[in-house]
Amino acid sequence: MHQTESVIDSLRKEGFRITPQRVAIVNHILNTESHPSAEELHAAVRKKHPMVSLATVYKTLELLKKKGMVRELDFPTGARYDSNLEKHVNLVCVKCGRIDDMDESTLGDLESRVAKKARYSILGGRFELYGYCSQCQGKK
Amino acid sequence: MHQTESVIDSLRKEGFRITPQRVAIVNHILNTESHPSAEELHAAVRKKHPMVSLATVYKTLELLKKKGMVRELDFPTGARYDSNLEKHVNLVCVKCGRIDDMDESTLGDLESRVAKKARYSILGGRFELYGYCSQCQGKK
DNA sequence: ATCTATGCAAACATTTTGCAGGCTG
DNA sequence: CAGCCTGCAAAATGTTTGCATAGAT
Repeated sequence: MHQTESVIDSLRKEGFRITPQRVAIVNHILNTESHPSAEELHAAVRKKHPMVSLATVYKTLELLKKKGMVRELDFPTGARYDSNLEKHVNLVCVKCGRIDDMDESTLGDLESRVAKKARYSILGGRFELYGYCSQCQGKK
Repeated sequence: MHQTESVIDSLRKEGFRITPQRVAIVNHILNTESHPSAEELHAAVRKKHPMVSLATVYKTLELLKKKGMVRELDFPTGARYDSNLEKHVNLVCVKCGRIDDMDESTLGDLESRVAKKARYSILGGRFELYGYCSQCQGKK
């Protein structure tokens, strides 16, 4: 709830203007478990702040991405946005569409092993597994 | 070079028609190390077969995806296609854009650990790491 | 001869951009 | 009050679809 404050503060410190739109968007993306698309985020933000355009949502997401405050996940159905900045594994249910997270420890030392083997210096990663979640198993 | 034959054969056996376009597209995607976009694939195929439309490339890719012969990777810049069907890790160089593969063994038992923990039945996955490849390090 | 696959163009969906006016700092 | 930010609409991508015809079986 108040991590919104700290994100807003750091934007302010960098000289970006703090508008009601930005506050609303930041607040929503930080406080949702789901991984909303731009449209979904727009719709959600509009419930409280009808005066937010989709273009502004995109522009704000772009800003937050550059600042490393949200990450973009590209799916065949379009981009989704995620504020969980720690490395994690996304579990995507192909039946109901829910996306679950698992924390970083799940990955073990994968990153360092790969970096060494391939001689890459790693900046970030994306890990997804597709399947049926516990509730959707059996009802294919 | 002749895995093209076996893919074509299995399409033939399933009753799909074998057109020069399909052969050309299958041949290209199986015999490239790169992970081409639909446009790139179209351009490449056209060099030998000028009579191939982009729509046909998309339709053929759709067919091959359904048959499990290629996989689609969705990047912010658009979809890319990959014929390496074994599970593997994609290494994306953020500087020069090259995409390298690492084989499945890199993943260890990640999948089974996750499946157990989250009670998902896993169908497939996607693993990517972003960073600087060995040639691009230092020249940021 | 049959019926699928192709090619074209139009339709679509998503994301980006240009610009005039409004609001933050 | 200077200039960044917004909202609108138009534009730019990337992908899909409908339909008439060519072509594989």
